Amino acid sequence: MIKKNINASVIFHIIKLSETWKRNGDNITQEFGITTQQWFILLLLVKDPNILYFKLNPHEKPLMAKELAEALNVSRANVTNLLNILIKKKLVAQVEDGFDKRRKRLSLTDTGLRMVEKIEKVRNEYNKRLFAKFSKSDKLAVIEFMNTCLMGMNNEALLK
Amino acid sequence: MIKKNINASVIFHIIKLSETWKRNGDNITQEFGITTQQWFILLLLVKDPNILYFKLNPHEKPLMAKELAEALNVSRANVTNLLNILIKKKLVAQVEDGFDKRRKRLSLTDTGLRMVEKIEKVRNEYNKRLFAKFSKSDKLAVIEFMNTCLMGMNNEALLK
DNA sequence: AAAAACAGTTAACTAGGTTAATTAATTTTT
DNA sequence: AAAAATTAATTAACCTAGTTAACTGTTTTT
Repeated sequence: MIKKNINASVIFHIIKLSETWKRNGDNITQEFGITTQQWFILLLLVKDPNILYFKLNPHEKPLMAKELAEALNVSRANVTNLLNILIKKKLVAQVEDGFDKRRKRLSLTDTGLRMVEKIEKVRNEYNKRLFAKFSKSDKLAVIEFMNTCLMGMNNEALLK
Repeated sequence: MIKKNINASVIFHIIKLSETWKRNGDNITQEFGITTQQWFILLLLVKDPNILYFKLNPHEKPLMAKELAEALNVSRANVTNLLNILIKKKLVAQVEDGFDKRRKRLSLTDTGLRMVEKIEKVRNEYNKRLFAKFSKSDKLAVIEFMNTCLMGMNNEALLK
């Protein structure tokens, strides 16, 4: 009933790869006692320059919860919950902003920093093997493809 | 602290695109009273040939819950839950297999079929606009890239 | 000084996922 | 042919991640 369609096929491939990578990511982060989503927050707090959010929104000061919500595209309430877990695990510290008492600046604890560094090694190894068969220009082409799609999607969202 | 790294960048782009597409997909399916995950099940039951699962596992007979779990890479218990929702919504029907009473074959109801057809139109329009800027060979290159990655990932999973 | 906007929290809820134990039907082994 | 193992599905108890709506305090705007 549904016909073969290259557009649909592209999307299913992208979703599949994303899910598989996340599932494998869970196996890695699990060994450190956190989830992939929690790890993403740690990466945001150390300002991993590979995260798309930072390409569009360069940041000097430590991030606030509001900005995490923006970067992850989730509600502020959800970020509060996620942060509570990370604070309880002593991976993240929250400090009141000196100039604006509404704001709380977030940073990694030493334990958090060391954890990110350890996971970083595993991640780099894993990705290296994953993309071993591709040249730099192959990868750049994929990034370019994704970027073009993402820009189109954002414009559409704005038109609503 | 974390350096720029093209591998990490590729992954973040893929995840971002996948998430954005799913979020937009939720907006569409919401209007039909279902979620994207529930819609995926409907697509599996009509055997959308673009789904990766069918490329590796061609199917003649109507699917069973066990196979849905395999295709979606989730537990059987979870599929039972998802199906219960779809059955309650009268989109899916379950029939005992005549030859093996343990098995239950799944199919769409007329309502379910009509819903898939309606969503299909919206999906095709959306994807068409999304990939408007790309040639067929651009798309094939991306599919090829993803396929190579996925094959590598599966092998790794098998080595465990 | 009052109103509006902002940052964050809490409470009550939903979707989607898990594992472990259970039931029932079919195969395999002995 | 009876016992044991496997298979398909379900149920119960639980977790993670997400939501919206109502609420506290601060800071800005008017």
